[in-house]
Amino acid sequence: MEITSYTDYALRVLIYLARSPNKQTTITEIADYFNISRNHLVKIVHQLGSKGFVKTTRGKGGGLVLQRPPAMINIGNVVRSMECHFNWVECFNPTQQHCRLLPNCGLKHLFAQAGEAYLKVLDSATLADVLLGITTVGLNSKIL
Amino acid sequence: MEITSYTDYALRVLIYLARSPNKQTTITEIADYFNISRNHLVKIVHQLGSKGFVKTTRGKGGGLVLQRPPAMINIGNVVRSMECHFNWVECFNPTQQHCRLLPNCGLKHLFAQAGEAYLKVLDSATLADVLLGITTVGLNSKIL
DNA sequence: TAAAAAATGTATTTATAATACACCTATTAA
DNA sequence: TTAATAGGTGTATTATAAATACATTTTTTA
Ligand code: SF4
Ligand code: SF4
Repeated sequence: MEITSYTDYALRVLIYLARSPNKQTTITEIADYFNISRNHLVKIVHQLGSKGFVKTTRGKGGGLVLQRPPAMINIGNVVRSMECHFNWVECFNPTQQHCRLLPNCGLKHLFAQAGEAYLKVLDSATLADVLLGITTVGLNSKIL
Repeated sequence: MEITSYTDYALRVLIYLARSPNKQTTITEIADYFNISRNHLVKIVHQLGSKGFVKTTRGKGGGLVLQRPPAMINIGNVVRSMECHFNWVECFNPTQQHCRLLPNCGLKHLFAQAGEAYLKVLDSATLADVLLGITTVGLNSKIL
């Protein structure tokens, strides 16, 4: 039970950018800092760009900047955008509908609720909260 | 983001057994019913036995029975016993402590809370709840 | 003593995430 | 106008873990 590094790396990028405001940051700089695959990061950054979390600029002098202030970037939203699926159990996958307990399985409902509770916690925090290391979530949510 | 089939199969076994009380049920019967690997199930059942959820009996006429009534079997407890880890993100793995945001990463705390919320929902239901297809969890928790 | 059933250990297969590689496109400044 | 820099795209490969298969052993009862 673990999130993909794809999603975690995306969050690391946002944290790095938030800590380096008012400048263009390159993918290479971030990949070096975290000692992770630059090629992998290129695709993650591209998706962060297409989802509107970062603004990417090509060419000399280009790089990345956050598209919104950290307090306007919701963590749950980022995770939902980056993680490729939330099939909590097999039967959540539309292409795997052969469990004999379908369609009326109490377990499935329970896992749906558990998954919602998980995402609800992520929804309660912004990038700004995470930067401050706030453990009681939501404290920084109302800041612009 | 998906639980292993190992854990889901374990839960299916418990549901199957709860629906077939007062008799020995064989692994082969359950594997056939769900159309899943018998070899895989053997190991799952063995672990269910060693964790005290089922009683296994070898030899002719043997098989499985629930060791406790369904209302005494907590789903969260089963999932915690069967799923091999809950490393919500990389840094939860004790052997992977090389992220540069350690040890003070607000994200890590947030994921810890999300994971707790997830498991808390599973903790709120018993096998008896699941059998009844109860969506408002915990209703059947106080039944012996 | 033969059949039935679970237990154990190892090996193989499969699925997918992660990474690597090659090449393309856009931008800037010398 | 050209070289350098930066992200974009598509495909191929590698690594890892989960799932499955296989072989053999142990236990129990009819
Ligand atoms: S047992 Fe229930 S939760 Fe698991 S795959 Fe089947 S229908 Fe889904
Ligand atoms: S970014 Fe934070 S949550 Fe992610 S691996 Fe690093 S320390 Fe853990």
